[in-house]
Amino acid sequence: MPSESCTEPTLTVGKLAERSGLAISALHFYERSGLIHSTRDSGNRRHYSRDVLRRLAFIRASQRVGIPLAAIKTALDALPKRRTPREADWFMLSTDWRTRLDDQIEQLTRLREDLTNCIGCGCLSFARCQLVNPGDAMRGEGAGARRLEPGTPRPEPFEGCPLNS
Amino acid sequence: MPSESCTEPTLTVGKLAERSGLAISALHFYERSGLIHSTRDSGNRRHYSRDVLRRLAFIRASQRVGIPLAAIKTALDALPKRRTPREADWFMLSTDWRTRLDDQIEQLTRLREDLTNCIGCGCLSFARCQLVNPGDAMRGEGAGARRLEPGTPRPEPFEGCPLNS
DNA sequence: ATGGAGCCTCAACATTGGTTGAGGTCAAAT
DNA sequence: ATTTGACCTCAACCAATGTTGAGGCTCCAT
Repeated sequence: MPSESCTEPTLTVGKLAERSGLAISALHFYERSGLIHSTRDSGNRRHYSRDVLRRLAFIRASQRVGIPLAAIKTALDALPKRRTPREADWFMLSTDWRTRLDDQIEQLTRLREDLTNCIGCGCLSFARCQLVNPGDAMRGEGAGARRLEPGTPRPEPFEGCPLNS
Repeated sequence: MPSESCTEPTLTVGKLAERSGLAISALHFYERSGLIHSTRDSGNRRHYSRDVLRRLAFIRASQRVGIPLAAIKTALDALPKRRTPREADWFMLSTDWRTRLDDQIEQLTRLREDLTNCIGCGCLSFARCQLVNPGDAMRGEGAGARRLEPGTPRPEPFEGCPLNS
């Protein structure tokens, strides 16, 4: 610890790595990326306050949900800067994230159904398949899957299926 | 089409891009990576047989489930080479994938619970939280998330919880 | 026979999320 | 006093998944 009097105890980068399970290089990287912050002691060593552990937990959790670091940073930037974030602050973030999770679970569930109906049944067609078509939040109107001809009547079930032609 | 007599009609790369919704550059890339194959005509142009559409569908679907191309290639390599894959062939692959999907959905669901219990309750600790601990099958050993060390003793429950210290 | 569309190759670049290594500093322990 | 371990910076690199651009064919229609 830095030799100061009545301060919150801090963690060196090595300790933080140990406690968080992250590599030191990752911590450096997060700091470079503005996801966490440190103070330096007289010897230029980093010191982290304990709430960084919670930030890291949040970062890891978010990554597991597939959120890119840039978005995580944006979320973290919304935390109060002048005081240590409280339970309520984290709660707000996590609520937001849970919404994402809900969406993602729903997507995957639909995907699973489609997989059963679509690949499973042997009719994996670009024309009808959710699996294969950018469901919703995918690429803009432009590049999506095309239907066969503009004005072609909707393919009958199984019409146009590679299996059946 | 290449001026051959009684052959299956083929798709040029442009057509395939149009039908699949993928960029030509991506198709080239997939071919370089061994995920799809083409024949060349007298002018060195690529021609794809129609079942490539299905391969692409499978590739896209798999990617949406988060499977890396290398793994997709491995799966596709298991398809019979001497004949056009049949429904049963695709069925086997899709069954495998559905298992992955099941796992993934379960993970996310657990994650959501944890998010409620763990971040939400204000006790986001490295020691106990599924969210924060590398549950199981995360990214390959390579550049991804690191787990502590093989054999590092787990931190004590509640010890080190930012809230409690 | 000429223009343009469509295609070819190959190399370089982009992005995300980090890791690795070289070369140097600092403080505590022997 | 020296050694050791932890730490510092900076630049280079890695892997996955493509995209972009330069430079050059080839085929079809006019």
